Amino acid sequence: MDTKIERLKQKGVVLTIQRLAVLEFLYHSSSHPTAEAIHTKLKKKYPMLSLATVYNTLEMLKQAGEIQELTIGNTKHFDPISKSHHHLYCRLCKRIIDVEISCPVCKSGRVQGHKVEEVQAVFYGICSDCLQRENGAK
Amino acid sequence: MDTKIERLKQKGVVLTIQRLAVLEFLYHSSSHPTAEAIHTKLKKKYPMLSLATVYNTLEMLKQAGEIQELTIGNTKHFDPISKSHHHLYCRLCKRIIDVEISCPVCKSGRVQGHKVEEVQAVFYGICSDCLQRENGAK
DNA sequence: AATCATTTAAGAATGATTCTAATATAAAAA
DNA sequence: TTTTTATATTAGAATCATTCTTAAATGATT
Repeated sequence: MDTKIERLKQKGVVLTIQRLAVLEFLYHSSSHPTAEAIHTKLKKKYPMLSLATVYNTLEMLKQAGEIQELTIGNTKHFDPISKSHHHLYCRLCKRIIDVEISCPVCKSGRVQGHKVEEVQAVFYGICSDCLQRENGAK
Repeated sequence: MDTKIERLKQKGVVLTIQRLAVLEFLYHSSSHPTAEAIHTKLKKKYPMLSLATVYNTLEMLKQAGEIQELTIGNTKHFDPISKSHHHLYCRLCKRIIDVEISCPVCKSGRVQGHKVEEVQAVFYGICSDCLQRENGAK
């Protein structure tokens, strides 16, 4: 967390209360929240916080490489882990689960002569928990 | 194309003029069009065609496994190639380019105990053509 | 030909995100 | 410290893609 703040400072980013609040909330979150979800939670502590500011901050943090963005359906979700990894969306329990696989494209930043700057890989299916539940029920 | 139609028939899908038009248009397209783009083009030949029908048809074709859907930004694009592959979105020329890489998850349909039914992988970056143009300009 | 189910059209409704303009805050200069 | 300037925030309006709704049309079935 502190290193994230350090890096942002060095990039000349103004660290306002709003920005720090979003960054900290996301840092302690593991549920891949949407901008709206972040806004709803933070509003309890900062009633004046605007949804637009949350969106602006998330975009800024993404540009700075401190967070990851992933689109599920037509909604953006945010992930504090900046290290590149993939996700699985379970169509039964609706959870978004981190998936770490060895991806050559992610490592090299290249594929078939193209330069890759960002990777968004989402697997749609059924998570291991739900699979077990299904099998147990049979 | 004919085999696609055959498979759909066998699934009991009613092949209306609208559905065949969408399927055929997409089959001869290589630009990963949006629902709106498909609608705009087909309206010239079928002025009564509704955008909702295009959406419905695309959803049906996706469910039937005849086409692929991919989300770029907040817009869905459609791809006639049903065989699983990935895409690169070039932030300079804005093109969506097919990328074929050997992906173990796509092949096995499994990752870390989870069952994978669909894969949506989009690489964001700069395509080889634009890279060359950039280097040439230096 | 009559009945029933499915599909379509057109536009309204929705939901997520972005834009706008005024205000507030922070940084820089005097 | 005050003034100036630039940047960030707020609140709500606007936008855009997509989905929903309802009535009419079409296709399949009896």
